[in-house]
Amino acid sequence: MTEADRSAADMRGRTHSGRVSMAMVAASAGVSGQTVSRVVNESPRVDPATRARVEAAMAELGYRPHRAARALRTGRSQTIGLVFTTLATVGNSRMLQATAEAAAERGYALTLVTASDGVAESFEKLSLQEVDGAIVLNEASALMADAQPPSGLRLVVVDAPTGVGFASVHSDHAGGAASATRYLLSLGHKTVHHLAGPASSFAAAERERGWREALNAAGVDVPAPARGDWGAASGFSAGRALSSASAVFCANDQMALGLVRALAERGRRVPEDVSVVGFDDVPDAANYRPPLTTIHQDFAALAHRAVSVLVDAIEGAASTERPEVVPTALVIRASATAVLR
Amino acid sequence: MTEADRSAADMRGRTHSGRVSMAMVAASAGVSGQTVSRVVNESPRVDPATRARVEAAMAELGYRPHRAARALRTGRSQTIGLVFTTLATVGNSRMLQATAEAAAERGYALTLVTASDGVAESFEKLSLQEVDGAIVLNEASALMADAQPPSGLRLVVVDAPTGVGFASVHSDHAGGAASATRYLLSLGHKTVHHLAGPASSFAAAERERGWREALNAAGVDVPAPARGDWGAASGFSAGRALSSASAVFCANDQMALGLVRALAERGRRVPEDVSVVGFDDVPDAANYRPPLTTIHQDFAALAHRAVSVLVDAIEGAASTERPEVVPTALVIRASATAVLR
DNA sequence: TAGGCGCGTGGTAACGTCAACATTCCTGAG
DNA sequence: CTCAGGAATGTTGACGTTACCACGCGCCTA
Repeated sequence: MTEADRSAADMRGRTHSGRVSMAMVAASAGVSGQTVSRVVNESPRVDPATRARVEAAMAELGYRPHRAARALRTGRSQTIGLVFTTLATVGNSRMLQATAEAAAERGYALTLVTASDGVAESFEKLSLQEVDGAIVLNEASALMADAQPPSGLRLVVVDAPTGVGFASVHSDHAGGAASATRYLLSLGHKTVHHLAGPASSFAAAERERGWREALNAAGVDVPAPARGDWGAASGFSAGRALSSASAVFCANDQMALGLVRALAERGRRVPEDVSVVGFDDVPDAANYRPPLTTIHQDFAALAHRAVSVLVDAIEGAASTERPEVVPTALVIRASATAVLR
Repeated sequence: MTEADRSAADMRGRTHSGRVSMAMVAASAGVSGQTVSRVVNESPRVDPATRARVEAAMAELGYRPHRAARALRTGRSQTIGLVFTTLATVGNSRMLQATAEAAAERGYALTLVTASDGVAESFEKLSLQEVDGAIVLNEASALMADAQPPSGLRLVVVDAPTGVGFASVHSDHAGGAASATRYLLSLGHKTVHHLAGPASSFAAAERERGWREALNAAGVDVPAPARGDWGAASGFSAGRALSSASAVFCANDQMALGLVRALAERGRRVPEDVSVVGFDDVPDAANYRPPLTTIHQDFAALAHRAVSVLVDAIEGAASTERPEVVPTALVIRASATAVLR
């Protein structure tokens, strides 16, 4: 023990790189490097006393496992990638933050890959990054449809149709949309117009489907939907087409924001003249004018599942998360009201 | 050549790991591994013909350098970290996206570190991640003030005071605030109230300073500022204190959003009764009601500088970016107007 | 009491790369 | 014609880790 201590001290604790290696810990604790490795990796095959001694040495020396060395040896980088096209949509931002936290919980680093340059480029970046797997956010998922991901790269796509060759996870867009539509109908509106998201988006398609089905179920007319690009400006543009509606379900909050402004400019008040419901429940929605009734998405749960599914796949465990669709909820504020008769 | 080709083919192109290594490329091109390394690293000491042959072999085999192996050997991970507390403030989201793009341009991967658990925790995560350096976003920067970063970890802090031991980069908060204030004064308002950001934030302090100095320069009264936390809800709460103001400069757009709603609830119209100017120019601001006059921040430029400064430091180059403060600009929309006399 | 088995542990090699040094070949000056 | 010197390329080993196998010990079973 004393001898081991001395020999560790002789090494001055550091190599030229200033790094504490496993070998130093081993020398200090008087065991082999292999045993240190077992302690670090929580192998059960270590005597408790030995384990304690090694842990003490690690603490004293300030040992940190070297990710790169481990990655080289094991072929696993303990890193997952997050692919997205933009953070301009608030939903994506929230999803990103939630994903960062969920990944950290599972002991994985999260690296960012922007998909602005198309799929091929993204896959290129992903393989360069040597991630163990990746989570692809909704907007980018449309791009993924055709391109075959490099074999061996685990993918979980958020807000993509299930069962298309990669794992997917999504919010209950259709259910949320249906409940928004039913809510509006229950307020006495004869029908509900829809400001949809971009045609390429699965989430947008699902929300549109939920709206359509709710309308059909109620036996009311299905007006042609307007279409935007998720941005507030596109919601504003849709104001013209929607100015005579009495109820509008918007595919996201930001478009609702623009729509409400457009309506106001035309002298149509919300909710007195037009009822509006959004989707996402972004943090600002409660402070829109009027406070926006909307569908809440649980991004934390969504991110958690995406990471779970991905990490389970990476680590070879059977995915325990079952139906991979996370519930949404109507939150009633002040932008929709009963029609006056 | 033919022989080299055959021997490469004999290896079936892959090891058990399915990875193409330098050695395979070397065998295929009939050169040593070292020469391949030189080609990959763009060393000038390679015969053009040889270089071409190696490049052809790399392309044919689909060679990708192994980041982990390189990191192990060189001690550099070619990765930078991004530390942030939250993405709920839209400014942070935009900064993050811009940073991801800037880092990619420089050939660095960007990994996310949330700082929700305090500084020590963040530094811990950073060293575990083995990043070559890190960019710290404003909210987190206050936390950094006291804690000493681990030696050898390069840091660039965004929106922190300059010259405090680490590099920093920031927008011209004070200048932007002053120009917002002067604009409001020029509209005929007797004075300008201020809805400030959290006291712990450098950006908030700078904006407050700019506002104060502009008021002093004009020789008008400096009312006590209200204070929020960047969120729209806190802007709404500030409505009570600010309801009798004729002009308000808000430290960010989201608080302005909440404030406008609070004002509306009190029967004070914007801009007819109260003029409001924000800060950040978030994408939604043009669709607030009324469209918000605000100070535009150039997040792309800010991110670009932060990455430049950091990467230059990592690579040992003298930082060429000089004053590290990026200009802001007043964008006039409809939330502020001349006072009626 | 001999054989076997599981436990805790150690030794060795290899993951893919690059720095340092070594080697070969060619050019041109003396 | 010889030899210094530089350019192009090759050889060796190490970065820190873990997989695989081997070893010795105590205990159980036949």
